[in-house]
Amino acid sequence: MDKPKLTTKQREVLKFIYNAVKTDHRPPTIREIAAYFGFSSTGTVRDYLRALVDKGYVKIAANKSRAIELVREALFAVPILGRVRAGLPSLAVEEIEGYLNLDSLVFSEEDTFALRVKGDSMIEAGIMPDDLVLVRRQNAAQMGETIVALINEEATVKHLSRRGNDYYLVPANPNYTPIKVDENVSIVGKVISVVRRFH
Amino acid sequence: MDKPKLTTKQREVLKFIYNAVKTDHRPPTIREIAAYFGFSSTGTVRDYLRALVDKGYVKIAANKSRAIELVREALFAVPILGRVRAGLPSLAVEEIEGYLNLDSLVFSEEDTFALRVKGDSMIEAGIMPDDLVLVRRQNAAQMGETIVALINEEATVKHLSRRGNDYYLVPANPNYTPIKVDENVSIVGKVISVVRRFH
DNA sequence: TGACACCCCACACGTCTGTGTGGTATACAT
DNA sequence: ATGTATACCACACAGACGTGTGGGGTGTCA
Repeated sequence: MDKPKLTTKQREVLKFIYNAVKTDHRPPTIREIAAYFGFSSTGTVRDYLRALVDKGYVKIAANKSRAIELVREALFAVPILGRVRAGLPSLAVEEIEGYLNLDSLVFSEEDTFALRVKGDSMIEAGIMPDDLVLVRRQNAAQMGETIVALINEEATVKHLSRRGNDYYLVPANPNYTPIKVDENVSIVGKVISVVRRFH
Repeated sequence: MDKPKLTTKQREVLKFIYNAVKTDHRPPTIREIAAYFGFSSTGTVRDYLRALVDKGYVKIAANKSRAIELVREALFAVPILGRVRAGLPSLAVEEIEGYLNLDSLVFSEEDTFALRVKGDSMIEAGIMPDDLVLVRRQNAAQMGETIVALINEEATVKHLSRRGNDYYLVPANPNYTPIKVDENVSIVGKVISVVRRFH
């Protein structure tokens, strides 16, 4: 999967496109490229683009404005590395396990909010005090899910569990006891993510 | 901290723009938006865009094609609730503690990547197996910080600690012992966040 | 010597594109 | 009753834009 080498000039053009996408959040037009390099003809740029397409560095959709697409992954994501190797100036592609896409998590769901965790009742589930849990608002949940429930107007994070005909809010901490779900308890939403930030 | 609310339709338009950027790697034209929604007039789309601009969700550069730019801070901020009250169909403003900006988490730093956690050596710090840690690449760290280090080409998450003149990689699990930092150990970066997703 | 990649230019065609100017209608708060 | 926001429409215009067709030159490899 080795890509053919670029000439210096071709690399400069590619670099300009890359920078344009990065700063403007949209690909440049042919004439914008020509203006930058001082080319007086759009044909010159087209020749460069053809070379870049042929060598597999960009894709171009026909008859559309700003249709240059850089062949690379996810503008909106950070790479997830399976392993890390020493002395790497940049990320090696084969080490990338996938992409972490936080935005889709939030944007697709309108009714999402974050709740700051108080107390250590879920500490064995890796949910620590002051963590933020992302909650998708819904009033039902399935067994085993981590949920946010209201107990007498107080929000709490727990596992939802069932014993016989009864439902319980189960903490992940042996110092606390499960709480039986009754009319004073209502489900606010499901925990879809835990986020902790270090400073 | 103001984030004017969008109407349902406006949100749909915003969503379409977002998806277009994500899939095509370039913003849509006005007519592409019109075609998607079945609008027969470009003026209709322009009205929507004006509303989105006024409310701070997008920016538009004048007289340029595909010049819609998504304002990420507005898109990806979810409210952080201090407490939750029962029977709320919508969120009461006075309960909002702030905004969690997932976007800044990922995009503020150039050299950031995610690493999937293997093993339970940091379990008492709330870092569980299969969690993702967001790592800012740097080759130095301060005492007490959670870091990613390379031990003989193997990446590991630990606390950095000092005892006398020696530095140690300290696990948060009594079943593991601290590792002395020597020439086989190098610091890859600092853990700036922990993210766990539920399904 | 010929083929080919590279590096440029001029100019034209037709469509794409943002913008401008007008309009209709409903809902809602002042 | 008036203004403002929302949610559409029709039509036009000028410049932006990708593309096509033609040309020039240099260097390299076989």
